[in-house]
Amino acid sequence: MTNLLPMADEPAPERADAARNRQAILVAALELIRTRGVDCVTMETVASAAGVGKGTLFRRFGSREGLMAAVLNESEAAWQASVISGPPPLGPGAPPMERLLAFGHSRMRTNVTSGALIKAATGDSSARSRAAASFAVMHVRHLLHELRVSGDLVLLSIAILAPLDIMVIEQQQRDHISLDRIEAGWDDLVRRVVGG
Amino acid sequence: MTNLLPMADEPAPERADAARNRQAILVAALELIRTRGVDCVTMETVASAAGVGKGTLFRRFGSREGLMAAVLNESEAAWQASVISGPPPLGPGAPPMERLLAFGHSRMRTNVTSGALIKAATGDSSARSRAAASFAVMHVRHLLHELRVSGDLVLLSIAILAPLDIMVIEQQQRDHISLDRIEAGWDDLVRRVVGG
DNA sequence: AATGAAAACGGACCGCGGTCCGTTTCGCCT
DNA sequence: AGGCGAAACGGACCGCGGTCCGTTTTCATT
Repeated sequence: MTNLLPMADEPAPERADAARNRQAILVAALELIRTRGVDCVTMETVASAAGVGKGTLFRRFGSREGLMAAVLNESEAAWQASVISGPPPLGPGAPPMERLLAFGHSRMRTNVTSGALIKAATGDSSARSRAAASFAVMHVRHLLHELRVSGDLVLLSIAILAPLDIMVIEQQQRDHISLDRIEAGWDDLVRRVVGG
Repeated sequence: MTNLLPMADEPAPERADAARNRQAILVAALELIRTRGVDCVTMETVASAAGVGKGTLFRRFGSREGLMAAVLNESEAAWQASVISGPPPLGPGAPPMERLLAFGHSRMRTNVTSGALIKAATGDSSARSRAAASFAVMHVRHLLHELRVSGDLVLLSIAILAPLDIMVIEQQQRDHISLDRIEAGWDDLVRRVVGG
């Protein structure tokens, strides 16, 4: 007999070799990205560096985009943790407005810093962008609520977050707009949206 | 003797065969896109449909993205014309606020309609997105100025335009948010930014 | 320990975007 | 006209993302 407690639907009883390979792939990918830069890392390179076949990469991660998303996830999770339970003003404990501004600044700088990886992980319908965006919207919506903002908070959150997108930021940088100015502009936007 | 009036730096004295081929390519590409959909149009297909070699495509347009941008440009130019000199409320003649709202609605619907082509034409550092975005920012900035909005108008324009981006819109549609709701949310955003 | 089926593996294979370079065409100038 | 340098052409070629399917590994059961 198996499975004394057939708990709900456990997503995936992953086989041992699969787990081992997955870890090896992620480690190899991270290292290669660090040394060569995202754009110079090919799936075949990662595969041979991890000591697996190319097919395995695609089996586990679906696409190059998926692999990059998995790599990105590790740092992203840490960032989300610091938003949820880190020190103020990013984490809880500061007034909502300060938290909101800190959140935007942090998100913006993070986007710039790991822009290449984020772009490599963000495609047309990437599962990654759904999850990441969802978290950000959730958080901003919550802060707007605490600030007693009224209206369609989900849409306002999306509107507030949109200018922080890497593509948008990079476009502005190409036009010689400094990060500080972008940041100040975003603060202004937020104050207008929140009102008062 | 040539060139009696050596006007500034004319960009490119294009050769006759080059012009002919360029036209043939654009026509063929447009037709193929219409019938098969953007994603099923390969460079080789376009080349043979236009009766030229693949190398010619890349010579004239630099990349697939560039070709798509050129195709998109034709409709985009028409749209820009209707903004600049078409009937109100999109064109001149209506009060600035009405024009601004009409502009956003029109841009949003256009983005949704030709989303696939826009995405195919918009890459990491596409010349296209620079030009198109530049026009939009210019126009919104102008309207904000007429509305007596104070602040960093360029950044405010960018912030207002960001939520209209196809990627953002499609993300919301995936989350089952209707276009009407998105539109209403955007109107709300604009009113908050403009103030009063 | 033996066994058998499900799951994972891996590398040959494909299609497409993009490059390269020898060949062809154009159009200016005598 | 016809010759000449520059520009455009075109298709063979390359690298990479992604797929496919025959082979190997794992692990639950006996």
